[in-house]
Amino acid sequence: MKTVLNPTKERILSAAELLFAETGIATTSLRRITGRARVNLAAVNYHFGSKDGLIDAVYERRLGPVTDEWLANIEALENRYGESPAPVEEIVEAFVLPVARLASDEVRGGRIFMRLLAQGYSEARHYFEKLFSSQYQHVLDRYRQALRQDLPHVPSDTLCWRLQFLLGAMTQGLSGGELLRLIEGKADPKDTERAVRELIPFLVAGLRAEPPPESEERSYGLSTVSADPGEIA
Amino acid sequence: MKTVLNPTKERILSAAELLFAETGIATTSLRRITGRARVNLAAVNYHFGSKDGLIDAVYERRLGPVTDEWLANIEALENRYGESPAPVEEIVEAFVLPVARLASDEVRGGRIFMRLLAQGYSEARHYFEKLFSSQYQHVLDRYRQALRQDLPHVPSDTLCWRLQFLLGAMTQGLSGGELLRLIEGKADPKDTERAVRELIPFLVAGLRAEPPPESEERSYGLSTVSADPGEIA
DNA sequence: GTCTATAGAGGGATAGAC
DNA sequence: GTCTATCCCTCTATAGAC
Repeated sequence: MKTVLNPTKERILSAAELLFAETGIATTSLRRITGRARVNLAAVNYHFGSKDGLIDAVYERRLGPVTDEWLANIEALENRYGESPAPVEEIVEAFVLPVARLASDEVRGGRIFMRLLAQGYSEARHYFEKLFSSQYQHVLDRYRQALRQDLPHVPSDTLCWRLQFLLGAMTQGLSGGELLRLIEGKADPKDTERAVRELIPFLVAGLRAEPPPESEERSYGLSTVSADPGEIA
Repeated sequence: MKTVLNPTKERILSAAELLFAETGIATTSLRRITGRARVNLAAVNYHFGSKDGLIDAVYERRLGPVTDEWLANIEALENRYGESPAPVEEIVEAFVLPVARLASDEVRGGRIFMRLLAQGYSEARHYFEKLFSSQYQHVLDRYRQALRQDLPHVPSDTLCWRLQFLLGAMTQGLSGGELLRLIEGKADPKDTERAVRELIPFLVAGLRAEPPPESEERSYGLSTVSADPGEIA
């Protein structure tokens, strides 16, 4: 267990993760983090160099293992099925489960981190751009190609859109979000096992759906691309 | 047009919206906002009372019309179909279109605001809680009940989960997100008309999907609810 | 590796002239 | 309604003792 190796570092990381998720990154000061972690203020700069260094470390600790699992899972599928297409269900599972495992593992940060993840990219943009360009994009592409093989009736760019929908639904669904509570259901947002069980058929059906007709048989009357709104609009 | 009535207020709102979406709320200072709006620093406090007041106004300006449309649309459906169930396609359209109209309307803030919205609740939690408890929850509930009628094979709590997935997919899909760019597709994230055309069948198929079996015929081995992680974990 | 003390920058808000 | 000047606060980061 890494947790044992350097208690101070881990304490800072866990406190930071929790506070970031609860109140946002920018509004969380190093003073509050070190206070909660019961560690000296200067320790952050000693161990992580700066607040930015700490932010990177918070993300790295959780997302590193996930991308590793993603890669391992897709490779296992590729090896198992060879040239023949793997079924969509299994591909979706291979993608969702690593994230779900993270979400359900309270010891490893669990849903706290998922909330941080769902919170968006604007606060940690530089980290996400680094991550995407290095590994994420490549992994996602292999999932997309695997899906294509079992979905010959779905055009390539429709599949791109659907992948984006998938990412949105998955992140929202596994973050144990505030949203669910407000839909007034008996559903327990903390039940990750249940969330996955619901999520998989929803996503599979969405991916399998008949693609929309090419023709403009039906227009929603939404401007496609309008002029630059300008400085003030 | 409200835009004409008070130029200064509108300039501040638009500048704030843009900067909030680009770099987050907390990191955007009133100095940067007023600088971009070419308005005096003190104007914010004069017109909005405080930075919090400004944040509320930014959300209110966009979300007010959306919730109004949501309500009008669901009422139109209820009146048109009476006791017999409205088809899922129309219900989903009635829900997605108001948001899509906002996203596609550059003059009204468009995708800039959608990005702000997708960014999550943590930065503007107090505003969302106010909104949810007053109108949003009630409106969402009527959509849920309409869906139930046309989806008798879907249990009530499964539907709750699916609504959450729907919200995640919609928000992500209409935010013109950075994500799509990275999936290496020819899809243009700015094409809202296209986004909606893709989104509707995806969501409808997901909502219509056969619900997962109740029994534990298949477990993902994810802990359901574990102990409180404690202060530090 | 841990702590105290502080430098140095930037933030929100306001008083008061115009 | 708009502007300048300024108060007072909190923040990150670091220097230097232990």
